[in-house]
Amino acid sequence: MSRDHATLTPLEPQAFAGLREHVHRALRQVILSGEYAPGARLNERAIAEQLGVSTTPVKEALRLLEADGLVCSKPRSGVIVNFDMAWAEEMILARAAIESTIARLAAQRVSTADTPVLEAILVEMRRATSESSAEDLMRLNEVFHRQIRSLARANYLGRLNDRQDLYDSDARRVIHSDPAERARALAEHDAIGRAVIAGDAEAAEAAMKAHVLRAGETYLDLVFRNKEGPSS
Amino acid sequence: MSRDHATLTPLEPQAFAGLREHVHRALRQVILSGEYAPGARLNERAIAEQLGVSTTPVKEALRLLEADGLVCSKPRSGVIVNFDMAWAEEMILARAAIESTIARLAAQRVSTADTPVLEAILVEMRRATSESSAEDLMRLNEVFHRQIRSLARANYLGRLNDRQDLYDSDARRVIHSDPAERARALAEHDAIGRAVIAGDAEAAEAAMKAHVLRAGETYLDLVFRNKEGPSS
DNA sequence: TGCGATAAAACTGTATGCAGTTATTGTACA
DNA sequence: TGTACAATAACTGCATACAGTTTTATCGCA
Repeated sequence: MSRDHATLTPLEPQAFAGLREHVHRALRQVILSGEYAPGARLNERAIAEQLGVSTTPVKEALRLLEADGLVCSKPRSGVIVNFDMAWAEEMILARAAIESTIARLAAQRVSTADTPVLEAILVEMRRATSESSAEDLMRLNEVFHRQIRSLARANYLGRLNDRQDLYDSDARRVIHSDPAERARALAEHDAIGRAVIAGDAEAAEAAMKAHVLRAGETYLDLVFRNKEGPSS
Repeated sequence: MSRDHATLTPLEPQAFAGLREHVHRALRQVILSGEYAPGARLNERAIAEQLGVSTTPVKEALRLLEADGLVCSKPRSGVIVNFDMAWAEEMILARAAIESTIARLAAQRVSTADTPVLEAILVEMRRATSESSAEDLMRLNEVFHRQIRSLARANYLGRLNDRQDLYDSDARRVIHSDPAERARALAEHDAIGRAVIAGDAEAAEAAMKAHVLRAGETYLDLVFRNKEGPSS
């Protein structure tokens, strides 16, 4: 599968929650997929024109990106892209730190009533790993992590992690298509799930940290070190 | 010392880096000091008028705050304050997770050339703890943590932590005025510094995490549980 | 007196215009 | 040919104006 770069599409989704979010998501996708090289300057009016909107929502979207840390804005000069491999490495460390904290909370706060739903997700994941498509696995992955977050009652931490989501959908699809990666991820998810169910905070934190860090390495291999998986 | 609430001051600093940042900092301070209660709606035009600026920089500042997680904006209804004790508790957990990761990196990457400067800071802190003012201690605190961050070569992680700075200057001053707290902080900083110098990543991470979490409890006591320190 | 509907007021989201600053390009001089 | 300077062009930051939606207040009715 060739990872064709994302492009700025002018307002295709019918139901949008404000132009601001649309522009934000679009620019985010473009930056993370590598279309805009590190150091490239982002021209407000050009972006506004490409997307068919005014400069106002573009300004606001750029502020969001600035807060995300993906661009940095010099006072009167505009914003420049601020995303390279070193940046991605640190983002992965941050994800590991936050997500493992969430896992610890989940293990501390889990109740027996939560066990079946978590186990059901794990069963579903095991089935999908050998039988189903990458899209299904991506969805289940999302569901799993979101369930952990829910058990942890982690609102701020959850939002924080959402803002550090550096995996674009193309990369995710490629990764989830590799059988070896699927097996590794399953084993790790299983370890995390069992630790949470057992209420073992230490184990849950350690397992989640290991999982995020290893998955991050896989991502770095794919996107920055150009080592595509064997099945891609 | 009475912790008088911050108020919206219209443009006092002559040298400012854009009205946007000014408004952002002002609103941030006001929210963190508790002037605006959780759930309160923020009126763009009222803020703009109070600060003597247009609504445009206010809008952008609100987007920054939204990304900081201090407010959440409903599509056509405006933004409401989103900061209470539970939120602060999670922010402290996040700080502990990120800052301890930075400490681990610092211990891994420290070189013998870095030892004297770190030791000098610790010496300075020891002296200031018994002799000097709260302001000096606050400044040294900043220097210490920033030095650790520098050793760790943590750029993204550092920025991330800046975004989670929930201690307003009033609270900081009160905390750093309490002799017991000063002693505790000194011992912890010493443990962190020694672990980093020794290159002991595990110890540095653990020490930093313990420090941030304990200091966070002190903050929560002061701001949300209304237990002021004995010397305030 | 309580509830529902309608109308008015207010507020956000978006667009556009202008001023100040920065970056770039062209030219003159060494 | 390389460098410094100046003028032009472009871009950001800020202000203001307008349209659509939400909220609220008032009036009628049960």
